[in-house]
Amino acid sequence: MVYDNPWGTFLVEARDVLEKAFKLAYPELEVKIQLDKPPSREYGDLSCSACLSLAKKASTNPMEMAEVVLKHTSLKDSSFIEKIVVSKPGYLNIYLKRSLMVGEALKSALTLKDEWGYVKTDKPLRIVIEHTSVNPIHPITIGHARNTFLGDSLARILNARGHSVSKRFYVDDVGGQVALLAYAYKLAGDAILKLDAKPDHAIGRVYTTISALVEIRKLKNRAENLRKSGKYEEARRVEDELSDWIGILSEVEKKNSDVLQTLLNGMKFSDPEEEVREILKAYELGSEQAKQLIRPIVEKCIMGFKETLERVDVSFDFWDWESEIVWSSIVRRVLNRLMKSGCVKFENNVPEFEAGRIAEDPLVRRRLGIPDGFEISSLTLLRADGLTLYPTRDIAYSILKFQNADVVINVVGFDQTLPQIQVRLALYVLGYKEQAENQLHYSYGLVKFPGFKMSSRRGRYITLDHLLDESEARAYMEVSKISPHLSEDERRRIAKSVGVSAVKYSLISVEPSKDVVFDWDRVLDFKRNSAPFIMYSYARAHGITSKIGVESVEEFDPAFLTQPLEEELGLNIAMFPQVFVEASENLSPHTLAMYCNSLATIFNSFYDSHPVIKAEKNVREARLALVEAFKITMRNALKLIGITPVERM
RNA sequence: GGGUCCGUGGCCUAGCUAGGAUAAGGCACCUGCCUCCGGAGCAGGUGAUCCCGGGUUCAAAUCCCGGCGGACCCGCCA
Repeated sequence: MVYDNPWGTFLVEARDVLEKAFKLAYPELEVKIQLDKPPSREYGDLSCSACLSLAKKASTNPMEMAEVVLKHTSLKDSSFIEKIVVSKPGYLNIYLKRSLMVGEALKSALTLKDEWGYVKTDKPLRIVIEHTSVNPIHPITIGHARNTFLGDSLARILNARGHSVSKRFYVDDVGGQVALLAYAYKLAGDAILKLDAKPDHAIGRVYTTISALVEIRKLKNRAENLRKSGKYEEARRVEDELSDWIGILSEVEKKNSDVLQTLLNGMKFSDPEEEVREILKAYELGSEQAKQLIRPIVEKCIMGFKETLERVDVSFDFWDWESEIVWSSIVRRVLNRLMKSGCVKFENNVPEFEAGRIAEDPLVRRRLGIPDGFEISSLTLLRADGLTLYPTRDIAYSILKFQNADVVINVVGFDQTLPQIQVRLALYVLGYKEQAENQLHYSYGLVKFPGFKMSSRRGRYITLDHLLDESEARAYMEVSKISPHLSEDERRRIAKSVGVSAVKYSLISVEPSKDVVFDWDRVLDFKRNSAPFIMYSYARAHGITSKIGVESVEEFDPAFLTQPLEEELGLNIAMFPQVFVEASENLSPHTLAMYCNSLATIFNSFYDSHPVIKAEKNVREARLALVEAFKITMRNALKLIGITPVERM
């Protein structure tokens, strides 16, 4: 028989048996059966502590209660339960028919192959995942990379679960940052791109340069004025900031001196801040001239993104341009309807959405998943000059994302918690109540660099490309050391795969809510608990199957797998579908990363102590089946976190 | 000032949603293991007031309250 989730079947059987037994023994009690993993195998494979908490209600003691429940159990409808035993303070310990489980799991894995473990949901949904959405003014950095890998992994997981997933990238081409970049482009033209092979890297550098130039100019004036009016203390603070920016500029100058001159010359003839404002306004109003200035430079930056994303095997179904949303009438419609909702007040002649007022209703909070004490401030919807603001456009975008979706998952950093809540509240007020409930903020802690705060304006960041380069170089060294017999080409190919995987794994394997302090040594540590370690176990397994030939897996008798490590490996393979189900329900890629690591660890132990090729025929066939099932399981599990194992490394 | 999140051996991390039996891994350190399917490995060892204090409970790393420390948010920036 082929099981799509053997361990899950065992869980259901155990729960059924105990539920029925409790009902027979204590019909008056409401019992919710929870099954745990016992601390060691001597206590069986599952344990139930219900008697410990219920004994008092049944006016008995836990031991006695467990004995009574045990007497009422019947195993006739279950195939995987070996026995149930009462132990110490009152546990019911369930023992699995281990070798049956191992045999069924191996057969199922070998039969289902690429589909093994991907248990389908009975409620398929249309799910939009918006992730990455890096502003097109600088390259993708290691800070964004966590977003990219988490989002991509979520998409892979939900897709494997049977949902219809679409991945969207929000191109934030409206706003001051892009306008500032466009201003530099206006002054220096295509020269800003010729500096570097990759357009996004060149653009990032120019963005820092123009930011510094404009900032320095502004701060100089301010400091002068402060000194003139005798505010020396304040002037000194401004001057400190000024010298900070001058430092940044001199850093950039080394690589950008010709462009810097052009920009400086251009700035003499105009007021930069005024020019930037003009560009911003013109673009939002849809002026052809502004489009011709902004679109090409943003497109170039996105080309750079796509190159990086291709490198890490991440793709998108839609690239949504923010400007398209502004130029369509959605934003205006949203504004008009919000105004009529009674939740907008005017402060200094500017409309503000009083998000906090709606959130006073505890019911609304519960529906939208807003913590009770969360303080929600108002949201300014328009600037005094009538131009839209980012959150306003984001509300409109949210509506757009729901056009063909039941659920929208926004992969957005923890620092955006408040605006994400404000958007949901706006949806609610606008009458999109269900959508407001089904818009999820998938939050994750920021990636920080020890020593300084990463800042894209200040050019203080590490690009994902750079990190990948380092990782690939490291991987290349390792491959060359261990497999010098492989061709140069193949070693390059392997290094690329291993290098990218190492970076992905290190960013995915940490629970999302935790901050990550970036550490070169840790990301490039290829020992245990890393992608290279996991991939290495796969390559070893492949070494065995390729030497024997996979065809011979057809016939095997799991009864020959009698060693504890064989059983352990088999059981862990059997658990994969259940691990997948839980990871997909909890949106938890890191659980899968941890699973891959422990599966690899167990395989390595097995590998070390139980030879396959040299074993006697029956044992060899059974072990070969185990190894092949391991490979299938590992491949399928790794795929969910965006990693493809290599056969040699 | 208010709020949100995080706080687990020297360092990094899992476990917390759904409270249960000796708190699980990695790095570092120490001891063994390559005539044996690939040593990016394996076997073992040293090392923990689970931030602190209360509370709930037969039972708390896990739930509640109050502190402390760190990060972040509270913009006519995005």
